[in-house]
Amino acid sequence: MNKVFKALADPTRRKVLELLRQRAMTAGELSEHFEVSKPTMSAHFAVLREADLVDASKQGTTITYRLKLSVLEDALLGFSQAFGFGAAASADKTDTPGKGTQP
Amino acid sequence: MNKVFKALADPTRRKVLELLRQRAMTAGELSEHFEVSKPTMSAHFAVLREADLVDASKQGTTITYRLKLSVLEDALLGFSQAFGFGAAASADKTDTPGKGTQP
DNA sequence: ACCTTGTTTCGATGGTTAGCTAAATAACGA
DNA sequence: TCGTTATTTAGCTAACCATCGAAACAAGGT
Repeated sequence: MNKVFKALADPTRRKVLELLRQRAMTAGELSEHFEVSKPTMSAHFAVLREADLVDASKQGTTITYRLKLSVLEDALLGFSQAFGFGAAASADKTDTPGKGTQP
Repeated sequence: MNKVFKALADPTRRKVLELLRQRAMTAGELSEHFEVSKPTMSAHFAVLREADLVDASKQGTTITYRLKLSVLEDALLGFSQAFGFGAAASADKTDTPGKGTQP
């Protein structure tokens, strides 16, 4: 959970998550949205993977990244709740059927 | 708003905010909850001040820190909303009547 | 087999951050 | 004015992080 906040601390990574929120994208596709080198992007992806915020699935030569809403939800909402501002959890996890921070 | 997330990336600072949520506390009082030196705590306070997450008021020799809920709320809820999970904003900002990320 | 494209690893570099000790500042009481 | 207490500033070190260019590693298409 600390890793989630660490991951969120970087604007680039936050933007990646926002892009991923709309639809799953490949690493290369995501990279086009930023003016940093591929290796740098790769490093950002690694951080997001480490924080379990995204799910990477390789098909052929490309790797598709997918947002794991449930994890982001848990961290953000959990924290929000600790501060009183309710947080009406209602993420429609249509593509995370298993739910929950998987072990 | 980036500063808020940067500030939130550190566990010590998050804990400070949680402590401050219950009641305003002096710098020394807060320091007692952690096993780091006073100067280190002071640096953390500076980061929180920079992010506008806390309000410092000096009375005599002591400085009382107070959580600025509205700023935390804006950042967290704003971000949450961008991801769909609603976020029912309802922080009782009894001591921040002005509200909103002050200009 | 041989390119081509997408992605990651390697090694280096500059900037940022958390932590420390020791010293400075500020306000109060005697 | 002289201590005492609370907090911050100064100066430092060590660790970390973002970034890069270049090279290595797939997987497919030709």
